[in-house]
Amino acid sequence: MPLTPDTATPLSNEPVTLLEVARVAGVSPSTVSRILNGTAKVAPAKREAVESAIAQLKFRPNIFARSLKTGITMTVGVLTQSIESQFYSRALKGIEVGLEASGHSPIIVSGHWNAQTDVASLKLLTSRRVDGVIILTSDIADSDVLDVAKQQPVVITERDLEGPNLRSIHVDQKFGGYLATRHLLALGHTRIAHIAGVENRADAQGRYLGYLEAHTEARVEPDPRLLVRGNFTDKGGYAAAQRLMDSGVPFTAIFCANDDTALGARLALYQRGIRVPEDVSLVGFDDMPTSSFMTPPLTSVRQPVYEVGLYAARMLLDMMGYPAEAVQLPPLELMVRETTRKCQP
Amino acid sequence: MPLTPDTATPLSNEPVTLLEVARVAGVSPSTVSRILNGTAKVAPAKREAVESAIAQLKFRPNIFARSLKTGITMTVGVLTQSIESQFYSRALKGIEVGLEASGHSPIIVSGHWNAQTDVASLKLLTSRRVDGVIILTSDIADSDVLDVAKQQPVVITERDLEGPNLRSIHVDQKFGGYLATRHLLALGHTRIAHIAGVENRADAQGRYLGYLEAHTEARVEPDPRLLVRGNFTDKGGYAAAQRLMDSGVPFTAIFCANDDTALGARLALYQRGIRVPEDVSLVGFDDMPTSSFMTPPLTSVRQPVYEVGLYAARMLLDMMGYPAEAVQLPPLELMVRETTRKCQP
DNA sequence: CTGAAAGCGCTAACAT
DNA sequence: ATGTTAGCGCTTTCAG
Repeated sequence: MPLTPDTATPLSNEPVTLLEVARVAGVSPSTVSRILNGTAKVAPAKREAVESAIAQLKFRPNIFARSLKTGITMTVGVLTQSIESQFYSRALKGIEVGLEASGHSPIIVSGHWNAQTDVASLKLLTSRRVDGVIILTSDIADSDVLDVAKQQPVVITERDLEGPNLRSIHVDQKFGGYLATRHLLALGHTRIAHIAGVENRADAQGRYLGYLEAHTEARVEPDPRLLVRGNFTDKGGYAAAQRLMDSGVPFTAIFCANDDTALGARLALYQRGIRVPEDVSLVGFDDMPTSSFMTPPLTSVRQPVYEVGLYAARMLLDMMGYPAEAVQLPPLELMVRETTRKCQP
Repeated sequence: MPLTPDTATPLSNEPVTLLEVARVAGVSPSTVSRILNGTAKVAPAKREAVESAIAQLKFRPNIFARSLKTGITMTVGVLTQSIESQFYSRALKGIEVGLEASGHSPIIVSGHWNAQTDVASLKLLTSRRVDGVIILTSDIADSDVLDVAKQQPVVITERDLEGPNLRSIHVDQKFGGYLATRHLLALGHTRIAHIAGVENRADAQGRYLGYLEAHTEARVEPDPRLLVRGNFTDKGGYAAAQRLMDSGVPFTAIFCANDDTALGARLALYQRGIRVPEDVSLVGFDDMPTSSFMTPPLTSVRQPVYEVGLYAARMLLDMMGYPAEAVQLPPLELMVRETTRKCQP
C-alpha cells in the first residue's frame, strides 16, 4: 500500500481564497459567500459541498476584503487611561465580555490623562475604522468628542454630554462621597479629613462635594485644614497623610478619594504608630478587589466598574444596531469592613 | 458680503479616497500612493500639491484596502491571561510601548488559563491576520504554538520552545525561589513554609524548586508539612495560611508563590493576631507596584514584567524584519523590605 | 519621475 | 435558489 502524502494539511503556504472553495465545491463564489454570511438560503447539497471544501482547504475568509467591501470592521475602539491601572482593566474586562456575543473585537489604546495624547490615540482608532468607540473617562474637549461621534457612535463615561451619535454613562460620584462621609458621621466622627483626588477632575470634585453635603446634612462644619490634595495614587495618599499628620490638626477619620490613596494613607499611619481603626477610621472609594484583603480590610464605596464596561459595550452595540440585552447598572454601595468604627473620644 | 459655507469641513460624510486626492492635486493615484508611503521620489511641486489636497480633503487612507493589497496589517496579536490581573497588565504596557515606534497596534485577547479557550482566542487573532503574535504564558500545547508559528512569527513567555518562526522569553523562576528562600535562611529561619502556586504550572514549580535548592544548599531539611497549595490569588493565600495555622505545625516564615498570595496570607495572620514580621516573616514574588504599600511593605522577588513585555515586542519586531533596538532583560532581584527579619527563637 | 492598468479577496446587485 | 459581474480603495508592476 503506497503512502500518500497527507493532503489534509496543505504544505504550500499560499492563502486559500473563497474562489478556490467555490471551485472545489463546484459552485459560484456568491453561493459560498451566502453560506458564510447566512445571507440567503442555499440547497442542502451545495451547502454540504461548500462546508466540506472549507474544512478540507482550511479556508479562512479574509476580513480585510470583507471590510473593504462592506465598510464594517467588526471592531470597536476603546480609549483607556493606562491599562496598568486595576481600575481600568476591570472596566476593560466588562467591555470585552459585553462585546463577546456580537463578535466584535475591542481595540484598546491608552491615553495618559492628557487631552492631547488622548486625541491622538482616538485618531489611531478611527484610522483603523472602528465601528464604534468607547471612551473611558478622558479630559479631551467636548468638541473633540462630538467630532469623533460624527464618524461613528461613541459612548463615554463620566461626562454629561449627549448627542445624535453619542451617549454617556455617569456614575453619581457625589452620592458616593456622601455615602462614605455619612457613614463616618454616623459613627460619631466630626473631625473627618479628606484626601482629595486630582484637581479639576469631575470624579474627584464630585466625591468632595458629597463629603461636603454629608457634613451639611449632619450640621457639622468641616475644618478646611482637614482637606488635603492627593492624586489618586498610593504614593500621593502616603504623602498627603504625612502632611496631614505633620500639620498637627486633630482628626479621627479620613475619607480617601480612592482605594489607592487609602492604601498609601494606611501605610503612613502605620509608620507613625497610629492604629486603624482604633485611632483613626479610614474609608476608600472604588472597592478594588484587593481592598478587601488590606489589613484590616478596607471600608470602601463600591463602584461598579466592571458593570460600567459591560453597560458601555451593550449601549454601543445598541447604537450600532445590534440587539443588545439591557443591563442594569448597580448603584454605588458602601462596603463596610474593618477600617471604620465608632469614634472614641 | 455674502456668507459662504465653511467648505473646510466637508459636510457630506462620503469618504474621501486616494483617487479624489489625486484628482484634486492633478496627479495620478500612483503618485499619491508613492508620497503616502515614501516609496519613490516625486517632484517637490507635485508633493506639495498632493499634501495640500490631503489636508484640504482631510483624507485618511483606508488601511483595509492597503492590507488587502499588501497582506500586511500592522497589527500584532497578544494573548494574555485576564487583562484584569495587575501582573499581565504591566506586561501589556511594556508591549504597547515596545510596539509604539514601529506603528503596530496590539490587539489583545484574553484566555482564561484554559488551553482550549486560549486556542480559540489565538484563532481569533490569526483570523484578524495579525503580522505577529505574542503569547503571555499559556497552557496551550506546544504543537498548537508551533502551528500558529507557521502563519506568522510568535514570541512566547515562560516556555522552553524554539522554532523557525518562534522565540521564547524565559525568566528564571527557580532562581527567584532560591533568592527568596536563601534570604529567609540567612536570617536564621529554618522552619519556612511555602504557599505554592497553581499545580502543574511551570512558574509555580520553578519557584518551589528554588525553595528546595536553597534548603539543600543550607543543609536544612524542609518539613514537607510546611508545603501548602495556593492558587496565585489573595483568596487562595488566605485559605492556605489558615490551613497552615490550623495544622499546628510550627513555622517562623512563609515564602509565598506570588504577592497576591502573600497579601491573603498576611490578612490571615493578622486576624489570628500573629504579627509580621515580629512573629512570622513573609516573602512574596513578582513585586507588584502595590506591594511596597502593604503594611508593612512586602519583601518580594522583583520580576521584570514590564521589561518582559517590552522585550517580547522588540523581539517580535525583529522577527518581522523591523529594526528593533535591543533591550536588556534585567535579572530577578530580591527587594528586601519590612516583612522579613531575623528569626527570634 | 510619472501614469495606466491590473488586481488583492470579498460582497451585492442584477439576472436567470 | 444560484450564477455573473462589477467594484470596495489601495498598491504595484510595467511602460514611457
